[in-house]
Amino acid sequence: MKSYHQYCSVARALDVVGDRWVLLIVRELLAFGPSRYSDLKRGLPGIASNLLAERLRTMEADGLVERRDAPAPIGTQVYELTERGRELEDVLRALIRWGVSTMTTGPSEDDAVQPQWSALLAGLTLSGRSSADAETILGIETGSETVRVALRHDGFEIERGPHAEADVTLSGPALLVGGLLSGRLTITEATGLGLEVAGRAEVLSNLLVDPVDGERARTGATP
Amino acid sequence: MKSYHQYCSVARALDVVGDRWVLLIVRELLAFGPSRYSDLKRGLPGIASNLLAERLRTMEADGLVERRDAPAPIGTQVYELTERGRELEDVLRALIRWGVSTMTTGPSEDDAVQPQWSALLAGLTLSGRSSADAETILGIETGSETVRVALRHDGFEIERGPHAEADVTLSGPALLVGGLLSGRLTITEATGLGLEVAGRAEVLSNLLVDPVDGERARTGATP
DNA sequence: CCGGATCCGGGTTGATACTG
DNA sequence: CAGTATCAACCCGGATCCGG
Repeated sequence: MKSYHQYCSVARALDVVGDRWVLLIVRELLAFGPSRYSDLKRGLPGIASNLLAERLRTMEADGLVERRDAPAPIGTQVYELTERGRELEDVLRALIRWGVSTMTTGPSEDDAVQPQWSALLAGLTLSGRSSADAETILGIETGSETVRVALRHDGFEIERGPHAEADVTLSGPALLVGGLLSGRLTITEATGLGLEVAGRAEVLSNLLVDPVDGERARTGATP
Repeated sequence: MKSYHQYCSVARALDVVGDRWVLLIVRELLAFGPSRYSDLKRGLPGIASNLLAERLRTMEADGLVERRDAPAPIGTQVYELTERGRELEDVLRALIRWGVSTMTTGPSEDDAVQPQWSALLAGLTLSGRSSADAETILGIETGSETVRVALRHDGFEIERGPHAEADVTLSGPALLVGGLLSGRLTITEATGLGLEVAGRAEVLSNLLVDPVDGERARTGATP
């Protein structure tokens, strides 16, 4: 895409991340960490392979990602966010917060659904709520796939599959998972609508406590 | 632009604001408030007039802007952000913070420079630092134009021209104005490099105090 | 399978010109 | 002032192909 040629921080930022797909590539790398080309493609349904290749090249030139030789079991290379790329976390958090407030309806027929997108919502908005060195493992199952999120006070980590057993697992429509994680729904509201909560539910309600004012999340007891 | 067809809050947000120019139109409306078509065009050098018209139509359909009959002196209509449009403030703040950290060099030859872009940086990152009902008027002069920003504890307002006298006025290269406002430069560093500070300089150093940790901004006394 | 490269049709963008 | 109209160039997405 062409530069806006405006000496403005917004325009400069968009010169780099305003291209189609770029912020979604950042989303995937922020969720899973270092990823292979095919992993990225899997998390970006709809992208053309030439575009993914070209975007990765541009992003590397712009200092957002680095290409590295894979650490151990894989015989290929992986893409990884640079420090500068990770600093886009705030941009993504803002976009998530804005976007989630519009998602009051379920996915349309041709919408892809992948659980890491809800997991990233959890990671970016809920991490830092556990006590200092406690860790909460949250399982998320939407659209026939599963991920687990480890929420720590200083960050989060997302993996595909239910590798480690979770403290608590959410399964059901992405609308309900997102509604609960974003605070739009209470636990009883969400379970009433069909969300399944397995495991230690009190861990979940602790997570949804808003630490800003110390108030307990609405659990449905007092609507 | 086509939808990503991903049931993800980031993708949903980008479905609406990911089109070229959209966030820059929001930037102008956030800076100046209700604006006429030609005001917008002026603040968006490089945009084709058909694109501006089409974007405004789409943004209206998406509930980001409203078209209103102008209040008093103007015989035409103005565009105004809706509540939902104003909620993009956090997205713009994040983009500004990310983008400004890369602007360590001045504008290139074909970059447009307009003072409201620095003013918005000030408005979005510095407002809320004055005491409860105090108001600080900051003048900004870059690239042969002038704006003034009124910084209040609960928001800000930007106007073109030096209508009201400012408490303190910055004039000089946009690089230095932005460097100072973003905290990358101290006052003495910026003035040493050619920035002119007119008026009550202590108002400026008060603004640059970081209220998070209560620490005083580096004024150059202790580098 | 993985990591792309190539080709192609159609849609989008942006410059210019024009109009009520 | 507030937009349309037109058109060339470019970008996007889908499909296909190809070397490890």
